[in-house]
Amino acid sequence: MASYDLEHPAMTDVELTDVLFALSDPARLAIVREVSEGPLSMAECGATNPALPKSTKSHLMKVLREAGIVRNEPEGRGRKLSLRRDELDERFPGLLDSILR
Amino acid sequence: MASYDLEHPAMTDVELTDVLFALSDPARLAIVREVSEGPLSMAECGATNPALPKSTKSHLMKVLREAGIVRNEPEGRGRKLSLRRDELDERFPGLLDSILR
DNA sequence: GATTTGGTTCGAAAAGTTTAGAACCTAACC
DNA sequence: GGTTAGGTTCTAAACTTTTCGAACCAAATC
Repeated sequence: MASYDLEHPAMTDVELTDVLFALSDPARLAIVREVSEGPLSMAECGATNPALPKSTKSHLMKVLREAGIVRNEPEGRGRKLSLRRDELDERFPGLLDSILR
Repeated sequence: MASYDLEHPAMTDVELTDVLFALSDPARLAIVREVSEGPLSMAECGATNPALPKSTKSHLMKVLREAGIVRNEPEGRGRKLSLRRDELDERFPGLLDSILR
């Protein structure tokens, strides 16, 4: 897969508890920290854990995407990941800052 | 039970992901919101959900306690619950504020 | 147009969490 | 000292989440 669009929730539908849950896993939190430095492809991200099967990584991403935290869009042969930072900051002021600090 | 001491983790041992996990459940988050208004007994707290069996409530509390979020100490016949607010604020500045807001 | 690369989805097994009844414990009150 | 009120712990069943191989898909490259 590469070019179809995946579902992203509207930020107004994102619940605080879903965000907290998504970030409560160390592997997912690590991914978010990486992505917070700037957009990345799947391949670049998680280089910290190279042995991770791609289906597992894809699933971690899905949880983050469904919680409204990351955007995942087609780019060339692959996919670009980015943090939905501004939207999140507006919906949950200060939350991401205090978590990523 | 009423008077023996339960284990509370040292705040330096509390991991961010544990805190996030504990708060990612709506019932637990509701309890924390209540307790954030001031100390409470088990009986007073969760009055919003009176049908909740006491073993279930006790378990929710245990998760919050083990995550370093609430203190649970004997008081008279019952137990007093309180938020470990200052310690949490020091360890994770701004986190509780942004979640409880 | 065949192959390679980068990635998703499906399905099933393993692991972890939640829920609640029953047994139990202790302080307070009579 | 018996009873009651307030809570914890144990245990087992139900449910959710995690993990990962296999199958699949599409864009890019040859």
